[in-house]
Amino acid sequence: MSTRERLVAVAADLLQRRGYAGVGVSEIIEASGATKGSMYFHFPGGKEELAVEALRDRATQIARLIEHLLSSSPDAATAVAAFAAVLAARLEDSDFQRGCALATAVLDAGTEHDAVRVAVRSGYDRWLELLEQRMADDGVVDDPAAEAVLVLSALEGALILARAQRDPRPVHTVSRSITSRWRTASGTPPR
Amino acid sequence: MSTRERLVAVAADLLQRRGYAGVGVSEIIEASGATKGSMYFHFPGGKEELAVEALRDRATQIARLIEHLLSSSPDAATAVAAFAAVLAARLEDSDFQRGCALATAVLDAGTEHDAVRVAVRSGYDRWLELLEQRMADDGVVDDPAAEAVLVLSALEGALILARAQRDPRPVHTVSRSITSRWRTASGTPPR
DNA sequence: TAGTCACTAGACCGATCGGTCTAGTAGGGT
DNA sequence: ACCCTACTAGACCGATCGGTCTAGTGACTA
Repeated sequence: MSTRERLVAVAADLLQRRGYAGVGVSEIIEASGATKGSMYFHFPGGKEELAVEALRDRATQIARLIEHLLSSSPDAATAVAAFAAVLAARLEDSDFQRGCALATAVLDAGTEHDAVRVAVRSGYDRWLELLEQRMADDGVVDDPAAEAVLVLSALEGALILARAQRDPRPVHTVSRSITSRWRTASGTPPR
Repeated sequence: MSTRERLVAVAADLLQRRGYAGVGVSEIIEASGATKGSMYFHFPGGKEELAVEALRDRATQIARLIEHLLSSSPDAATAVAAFAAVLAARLEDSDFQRGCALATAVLDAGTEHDAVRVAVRSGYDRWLELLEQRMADDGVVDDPAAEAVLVLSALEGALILARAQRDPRPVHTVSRSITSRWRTASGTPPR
């Protein structure tokens, strides 16, 4: 793993746990075993450029996970439930520290660092596109675009609730609430 | 308005816009026209104590708004739609800076400052209780507790999406998606 | 062997961080 | 007049912030 890759991976992890302002450059450097010289060589734009790269990386990882779950599930509802389960497990396994890196970053850097906001936005857009596409294909809801927004919003919000409560149940709860509507609508009997 | 009150109000506003780590104590002091001496007299616990107080204050304000909307609306669905409209308007009017103070704070301080997380949690709990109570009274959903979690999660998540996209539509979208289910259900007598 | 290029090392910088501490000041009670 | 209490003012502290800059280092090429 190259120095650049380690920097991006460590930055993504810390960003996810404590946000943009909450993580120092020197902390990222120390945790990744790099030096300032290396970092500012690979990311001349400094902390902001590194953060943008880390968020792009995380967004891609999650997009791949969504793609995998969607393609390996019989319907969108099953995939969303599986996605929720993965998110909840990751949160719980990290002692309720790892929520959504994009949400954490945009809330505390979106105002002052527009590049961060744009990176988050394009990450969300990719996820929404995947969800919308599959729901449109399944024909299980009237307005796939609106439903994709609902799914993503509810999961993001539930992750925050879960973090505040130190309890993963909100994530499962919203997943069940939303997808149960599809199962009945699609004629599939509820679990 | 006392010095203490000004400190709390300013802290709440800045916390809402840029999170815990993103706001400096000296910035709060300057914006509220106080001095360090005053601040550490009123809040011996420093930044964390002030933040907790600010979050409690914000949580109470929102709780009052929810109470008002619930009591002045014919049904829960109308109240939730009105609530979403208020949140979306506040976000847009602040150039997409004012999301939910609780969410912003817990994501970037919840890990390191447990008192902040606890304050956020109790704020959320109060809001959930109000929503759950009214939905139970209305009898429009099977599981009022789960539905309250869905409403709050979806709105919180939609606020984040809206902030990332600089577009308030996600907030209205999720509100419509969720409450439309109730409106149809509200035509039928409660079980 | 000398030169080039991609990258690393880390001392150093001014600014700002959260927090402490001493010296006040204003107002009410006696 | 005196003091006491509540509060304010702001200089000051060490630590850390993000960022810059010079001096390498090692591999590859001419």
